[in-house]
Amino acid sequence: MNLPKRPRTRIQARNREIILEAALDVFSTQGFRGATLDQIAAAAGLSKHNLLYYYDSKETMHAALLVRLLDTWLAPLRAMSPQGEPVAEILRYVGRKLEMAQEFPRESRLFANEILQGAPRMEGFIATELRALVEEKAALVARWIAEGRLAPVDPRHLIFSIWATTQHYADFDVQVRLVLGPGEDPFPAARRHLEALFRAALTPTGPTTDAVAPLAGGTGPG
Amino acid sequence: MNLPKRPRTRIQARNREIILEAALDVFSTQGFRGATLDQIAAAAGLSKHNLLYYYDSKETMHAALLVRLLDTWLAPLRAMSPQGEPVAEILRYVGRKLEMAQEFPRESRLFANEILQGAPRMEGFIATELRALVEEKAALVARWIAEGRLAPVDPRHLIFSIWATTQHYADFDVQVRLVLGPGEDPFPAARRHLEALFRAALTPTGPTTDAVAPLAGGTGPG
DNA sequence: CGTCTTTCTGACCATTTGGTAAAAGTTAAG
DNA sequence: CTTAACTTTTACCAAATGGTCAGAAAGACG
Repeated sequence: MNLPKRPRTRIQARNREIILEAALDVFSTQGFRGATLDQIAAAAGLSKHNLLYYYDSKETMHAALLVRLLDTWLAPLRAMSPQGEPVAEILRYVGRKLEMAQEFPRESRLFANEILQGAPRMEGFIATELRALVEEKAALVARWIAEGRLAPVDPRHLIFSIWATTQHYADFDVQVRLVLGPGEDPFPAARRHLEALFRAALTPTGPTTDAVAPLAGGTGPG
Repeated sequence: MNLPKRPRTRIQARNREIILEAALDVFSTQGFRGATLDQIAAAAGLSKHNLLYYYDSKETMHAALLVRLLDTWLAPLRAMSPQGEPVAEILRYVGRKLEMAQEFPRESRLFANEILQGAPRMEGFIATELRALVEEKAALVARWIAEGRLAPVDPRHLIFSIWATTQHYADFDVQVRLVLGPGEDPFPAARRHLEALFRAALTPTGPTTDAVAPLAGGTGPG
């Protein structure tokens, strides 16, 4: 009938892509409620009715964006591996997240908008998939700490801090640039700063210099 | 005429307050465009027409909220003083910001929404007042570092990190609670975690262990 | 009590917005 | 060239939304 679900033609694939691109622009800055089909249509260079030919509704468009987002959003955290050296592994995660903030700021803002609105369309995902992933990686961090290869930190709040600091450069990009002044690229300095910040907090030899000897016997002072 | 600007009666003061309260609820979760007068009216328990008696327009309401917000928003950063001990001073700032995230999450979200939308109503403020304040405090931090009383950090990005990590607990409250699981209050752990995080990054004795001996009267174990 | 001001409501409105239905135009296979 | 599927436009629409205006209610006050 009206809506072939899978793209069968080039035109279809192309226009769906164009529409999602435009929708991302608008949704990410206006939020779901604030965005209008007319704005998206204008951004896509198509007529409003044409959008509705490719996507049943505003909701459908938004949902399509979220699906695509979650697809890649968790990749960096998933990539945190038990194999590597703990500090390096976490710093690599920070670096990847920052790169994503730089490369996909709109996606980050789309996510932020969704959470600010109370996560009505993502509660399920967050409470299950995301939560499980955090739990898994937090356990890994906890293990590293127990082994003395990482300074003691709250694993889950460490993850929150990484999310917060890196996504800040996407979500609050305007503010960051206005505060730094025109023409200054925030990212190189951000990269150095965040690496130093988390390295300092994570390097085991630092703050509490005891009980770090790779055990084999009791941990406490005899 | 229709609009006595300054509240002259109790009813007026009271209703204006009720309306702003309700508007804060709605604007902070829906953003400016996403919010409707009907929603605000419902939240306030007044009729839409009644709102428009007290505030000329939706814009006026929003503007009133922003003014009030900025009034108190910068207080914590302003309070960072050259007098105190550097690390303690910054940690106190972190603590205050986190308290604000806990006490005034809606205000934080209102601000976040505004920035996400490209800060159309606050560019001026950010580029002038906020920027100047950050510049001032960054200079203070830089001085502390030069004096060896603080580990070397990028002062402005340090401030960004503090904003990001503390406001995260307001703006992403839903996510934080869903990830942590029901019934767990994020704030006590957040407080401990952030203090440790920034202490580690700021304490001069840490990473680069030189030129830090607490001169004149050491605080270390005697 | 009667008047004046402040507060609130009901009727109304233009515009915007998300969405339908159907016709018209386009493409591509047979 | 025909025909059938795909794409786009035209014409509508109901509901929502921000806002106006006149009048009614309710206080305040001499």
